[in-house]
Amino acid sequence: MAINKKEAFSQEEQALATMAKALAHPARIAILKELAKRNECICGELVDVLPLAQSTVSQHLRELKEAGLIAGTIDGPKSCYCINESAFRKAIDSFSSFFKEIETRQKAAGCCS
Amino acid sequence: MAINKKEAFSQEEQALATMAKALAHPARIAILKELAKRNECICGELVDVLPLAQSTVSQHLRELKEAGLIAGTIDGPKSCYCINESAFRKAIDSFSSFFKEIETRQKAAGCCS
DNA sequence: AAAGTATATCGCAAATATACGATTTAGTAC
DNA sequence: GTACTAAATCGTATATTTGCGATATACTTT
Repeated sequence: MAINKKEAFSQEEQALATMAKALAHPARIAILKELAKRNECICGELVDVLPLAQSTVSQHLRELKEAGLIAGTIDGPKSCYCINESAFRKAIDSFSSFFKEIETRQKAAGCCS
Repeated sequence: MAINKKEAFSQEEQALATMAKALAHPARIAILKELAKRNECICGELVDVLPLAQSTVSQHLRELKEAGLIAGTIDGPKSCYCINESAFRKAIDSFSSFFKEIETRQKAAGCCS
């Protein structure tokens, strides 16, 4: 049991769920905010700001990177991370159209809310 | 180790992460869409639509309910679920302001994207 | 080359999520 | 009452996430 059934859903649903998952931890929300604030950032400064160990921050960064929301380049002995604007915008669009779909269809009266 | 450090982040960040988590599975996305479409729904019909066992669907419904995104009332031997409009709208607002915060601060040129 | 610095990866432990079948609960119909 | 139906919960297996320390990698400085 517990085989992943995610493939059984539509590409759109999977993509949205993946983006949501990337945002599903406060540390990653905080990282994105911090990256946006500085618009140029290294992991070390994030470690100072976040209440997590260096290795844990690095892991969260990797997850954001795998989701495509941030881009990282090696910059000497440091790394430079920033928000991947185009991917982020796409994610926002996905969320927006999902929210819109829910809201417009929801116009008729509900049964129990 | 692996103690939950989520409390170490701001309420806002935690709340957004919680909502994101609720949306972090395609089954739950699909459930929300289906509920919005019908605007009145019982678990059984969802089981027919989704490629999951009844108990699994019930579990996903509970997660959505715990996140506050849907409301459920007992309706005879069946249950009636629908989207919790006000909570959903709040969630949308949280996402929107987060996205806006990222985008506006991101205005300056990036370093590596 | 050697030492230092910054980040990534490894290895592990614990927590949480995912999924199902089996069972329980709760109401309806007979 | 008993039988039926629908949904929730329980128990369990497996997968994934979270977190840390330790180690490895990679570049810089001396």
